Amino acid sequence: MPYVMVHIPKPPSAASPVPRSVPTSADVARLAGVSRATVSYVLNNTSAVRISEPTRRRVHEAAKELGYVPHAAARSLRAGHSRMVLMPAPAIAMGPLYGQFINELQWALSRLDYTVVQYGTVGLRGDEAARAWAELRPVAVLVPDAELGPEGVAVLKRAGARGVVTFGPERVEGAHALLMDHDAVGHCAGRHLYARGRRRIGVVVPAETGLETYSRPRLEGVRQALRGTDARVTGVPLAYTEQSAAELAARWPELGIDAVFAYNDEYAMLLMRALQDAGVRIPEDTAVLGADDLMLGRLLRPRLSTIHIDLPSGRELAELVDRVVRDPGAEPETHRVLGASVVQRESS
Amino acid sequence: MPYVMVHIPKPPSAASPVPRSVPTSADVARLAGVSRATVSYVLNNTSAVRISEPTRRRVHEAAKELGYVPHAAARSLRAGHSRMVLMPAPAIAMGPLYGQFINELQWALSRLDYTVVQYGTVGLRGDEAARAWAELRPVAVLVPDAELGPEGVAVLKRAGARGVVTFGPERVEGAHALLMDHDAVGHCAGRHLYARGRRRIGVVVPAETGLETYSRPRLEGVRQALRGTDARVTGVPLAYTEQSAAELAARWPELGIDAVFAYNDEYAMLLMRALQDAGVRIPEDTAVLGADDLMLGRLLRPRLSTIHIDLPSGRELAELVDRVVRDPGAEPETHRVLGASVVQRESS
DNA sequence: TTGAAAGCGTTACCAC
DNA sequence: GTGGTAACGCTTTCAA
Repeated sequence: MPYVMVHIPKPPSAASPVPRSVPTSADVARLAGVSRATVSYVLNNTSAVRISEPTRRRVHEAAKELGYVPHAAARSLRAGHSRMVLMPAPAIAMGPLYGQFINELQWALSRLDYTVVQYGTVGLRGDEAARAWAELRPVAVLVPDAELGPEGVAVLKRAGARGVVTFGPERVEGAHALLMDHDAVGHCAGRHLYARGRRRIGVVVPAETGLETYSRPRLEGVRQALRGTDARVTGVPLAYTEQSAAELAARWPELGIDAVFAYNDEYAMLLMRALQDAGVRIPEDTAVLGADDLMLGRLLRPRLSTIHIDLPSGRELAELVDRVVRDPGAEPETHRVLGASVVQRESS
Repeated sequence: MPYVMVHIPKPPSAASPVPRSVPTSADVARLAGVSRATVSYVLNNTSAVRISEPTRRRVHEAAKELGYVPHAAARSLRAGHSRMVLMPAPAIAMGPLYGQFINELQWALSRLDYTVVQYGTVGLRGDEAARAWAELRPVAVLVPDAELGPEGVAVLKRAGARGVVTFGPERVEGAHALLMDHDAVGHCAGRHLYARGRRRIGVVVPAETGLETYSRPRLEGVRQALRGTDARVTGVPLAYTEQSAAELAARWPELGIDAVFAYNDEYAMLLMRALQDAGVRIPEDTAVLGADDLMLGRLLRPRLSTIHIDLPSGRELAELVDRVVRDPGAEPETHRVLGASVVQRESS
C-alpha cells in the first residue's frame, strides 16, 4: 500500500495538561484522608466490612477527582489469578463465519465475568508462542489446535491456566478439545456429488498457506466418502486470484472432472466464473459445490450449492470454558462440534 | 445456532500431573543454588553484570526443568510500564480489508517490540470502556474514534498511556488522529457518477446498526460532490438480506434513480442481483457502484465498478505509534490517511 | 469503623 | 561476580 500519510497541523487547543504521574490508591487515600485499606473496601464494595456513608462518599469523590483507575496487573498479582481468557488473534482473516463466532464467544464470556483478550502472535512458532501466552497468566486459553502442541499445553498449565481448550480438526494431548473435523464437511460434499451422479470429482485445495489445516481434512473426507465406489477423486490446487482460476479453467477439459468441491464459497465463486468464461456449462458439464453458506452464493447464476457449517454457539462454548475453569482436575473432554449439511441450489 | 455438543469419552492417557504451584524465579534460584538477582540477570541477559558461564548454564537448566515462565504482570508492575498496545476487538466483522489492516499492523508493531492485545469490550459504552482499557496500563491505545470521547482520552492518559491514536472519520480532542474521512469515498463516487452523465443518484445506507459511522459521511460526501449541480441525491436504506433487496428493487421505478452508490461491494452485489431480477438493466437503466474493490466484484456480470480504498500500511501506522510513544509530549497530530480512487469496470 | 503490615513476582541498587 | 533488600500497586488479615 503506497499511500503516504499527510500531516495536517493541529488546530490550537487547550494547553496540554501537566504530565502528572499515575494516581494510585494511596493518592486517593491521602486525598480522602483515610487509609489505603479503606479505599480498597469502598471501591470494591467489600461486603464483609461496613464503611460509613460519609467516608464512602469522600473516597468516591477523591477517586473521581484524581481520575483513579485500579491497576489490573497489581490486582491480579496480589490475587494470584486473573479472569483473563486468552485466544490468539487469527493470523488470516477467516471470513464472516469465524468473526461472528468470536463475537458471540466474547459476549458470552463477558456475561460470565471473564475478560477476553486476543493476543497477536506474529512469527512465534509453537512453544515460543505458548510461552508468550503463559507470561500473561490467563485463567484459560482457547486456541486452534494447529498452534499448540502437547508441550505447549503443559507450559500453559504449569503457568496456572486452569483451562486449555483447543479447537480444530485434531485433539491435543492434555487439553480439552472442540473437535471440528472438517472430514465431515468433505464427507458431506462427497456423498452429495456422488448422489447427483457425479463420478470424477475434483476437490479444490487453496494454494494459500495457513489453510492446509482445513483443506487437507476436507479433501480426505471426500476421499473417504467415495472409497469403495467407482468414483475418482482429484485434488486441484487453486490460488485466490483470477489468473490462477483462468489457468485452471483452461486445463479443465484435460482434467476430465464432472464435479468440483471448491473448499468454500469464495473459491467456488472464483472458479465458477472462470469455468463459465471458458465455456464450461454449470451444472451440466461440471457441478460446483461451495462451503460456508455465504449470502453471496445465492446471488450467483446458477445459484451456488453449498455445505452449511454449524458451529457451536458462543454460549455453549463459554459454558464449557467456565466448567473447565471451575473444575480443572477433570479429565480432558472431547466434543464433536461441527455439523455439516448440504444446501442444494442450482450449481449441483 | 442449535447445534449440540456431543461428548466423546476421553481415551486413556498419561496420569494427570500433580497440580504443582506455578514456579517463580525464586524456585529457579533455589534449584540452581543462586540468588534471585542472579536468575534475573541470567534470564534477561543483563549486560551490565557479568555472570560466569557455569552459573548461567545452571540457571538455564533449572528454569527449563521447572518450566519457568516469567510473570508479565509482576514484571510490568516493577518496571512501571509495559509495551502493550491495546486495540478493541471489532464488534462487527468488518470485512477482509480491515482484517488485513489489523494483521499488518500487528506484525509491524511486533517488529518494534510491542505486544498487540485486542480487548473484547462488550456492552461497555464510552468512558466505561476507556476505564476498562486503562486498567491494563497500555503504553498506547489505538481505537476507532467512535468508541472514545475526549474524557476517555484523558482517562487513558492519566493511566499512563503515552500514545492515544484514534482512527475514523473524526478527530478526538487530545488524541492523535488518523483521519479516514469517508466523505472522500462518497465524494469520489459522486463525481464519477456525475461524470458518467447520471443525475438522479441513490446512495445505499445499510440498515444494520454500527455502520452509521461510515455510511453517514459517505452519503454526505456524495451530497457535497454534487452540491450546486443539477443532480439529485437520495439516501436509500437497505438491509443485508435478499428480501430487503427484493423489496427495494420492486420500488425501483418509482424512485426514479439512474445510478446508485451502494455503500460497499457486498451491498452492491446484493442490490445489483435484485435489480437484475426485477428487470432493471445495468448499467443502461441504472449504474451501480460499490466500494472496497473486493475480488468478488470482478466476477459479476457486468463487472462491478468500485471505489478502491487505500489504507495506510501497517508499517507506517506502527511507526506513528512508536513515534508518539517515544515523544508523548508532542502536540496531537492529524493525518489524512484514506485514499479513494475509482475503479471503473462495467456496471457504471 | 479504620489503620498497620504482609505479601504477590520482579528487577535495580548497593554491599559483599 | 554475587547476594540481600527495597519497591512497584494492590488486597486482606489482624489489631485497635
